Amino acid sequence: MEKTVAITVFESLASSVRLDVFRLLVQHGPQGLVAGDIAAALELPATNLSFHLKALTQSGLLAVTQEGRFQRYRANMALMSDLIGYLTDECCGGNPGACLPGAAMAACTDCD
Amino acid sequence: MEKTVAITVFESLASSVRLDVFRLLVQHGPQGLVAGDIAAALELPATNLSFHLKALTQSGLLAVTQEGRFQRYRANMALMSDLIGYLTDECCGGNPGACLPGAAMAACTDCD
DNA sequence: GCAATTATTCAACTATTATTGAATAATTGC
DNA sequence: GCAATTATTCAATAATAGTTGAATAATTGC
Repeated sequence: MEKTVAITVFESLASSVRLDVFRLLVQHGPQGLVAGDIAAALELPATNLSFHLKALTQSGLLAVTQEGRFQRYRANMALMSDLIGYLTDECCGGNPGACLPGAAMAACTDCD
Repeated sequence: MEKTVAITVFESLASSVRLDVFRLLVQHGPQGLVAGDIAAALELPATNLSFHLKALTQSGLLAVTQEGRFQRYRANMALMSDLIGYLTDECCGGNPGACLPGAAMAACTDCD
């Protein structure tokens, strides 16, 4: 992952609203949610949500598809995976074992 | 990790200058670097670097200790580890296998 | 076609963040 | 003690991000 992409993704996650949106969509898996459902779940004005959905989509964290008059948003797990890869590569001294956390370490007999 | 902490860390990483500073300090390991060396390495005005070092320290990503008239900064790998844990927990649907990236997966026979 | 629905864009405003140079505080070596 | 060094804080400014309500675009069902 390029540094500029990583920064854009960090910017996306550095907002309470956007982090809530992304986590909500992760929970809803491949089915995702339409914009109105996100607004209802998070109790956000549609116009404000649109602003944040745009940022999330432009960063690549969300994918959007049109369904009639609805816009369906889904979390892009591959980019999240790339981001974690960037963090372990660039921010753990290239040594995953130095940074991989509890859950991953527990499942990972070769990481210690 | 609390959501508010995660957001603060993302804010810290969402800046080219701060990301450069953090990566530089990761490379220098436990020895870290004093502020002047960071400024020299990244060719930043001292006053601007100070601003970003403060943000990084307040987020917990850096630890600072005084050495005479020098301030020595070190990367906090534990917090980075916690952050990756937060991402795998909150943003991978609680399923590390869905998000753990190449390097980690390769070293990890139980993660597939 | 037309009213209702869904969601975005636009313009205005507010708030926050980043950068710079000058001033300040703390430490060292003479 | 005093000049030199290191690094921060402060004040001013520039730049960016977030929020809101009104207007717009696209789609659906009658």
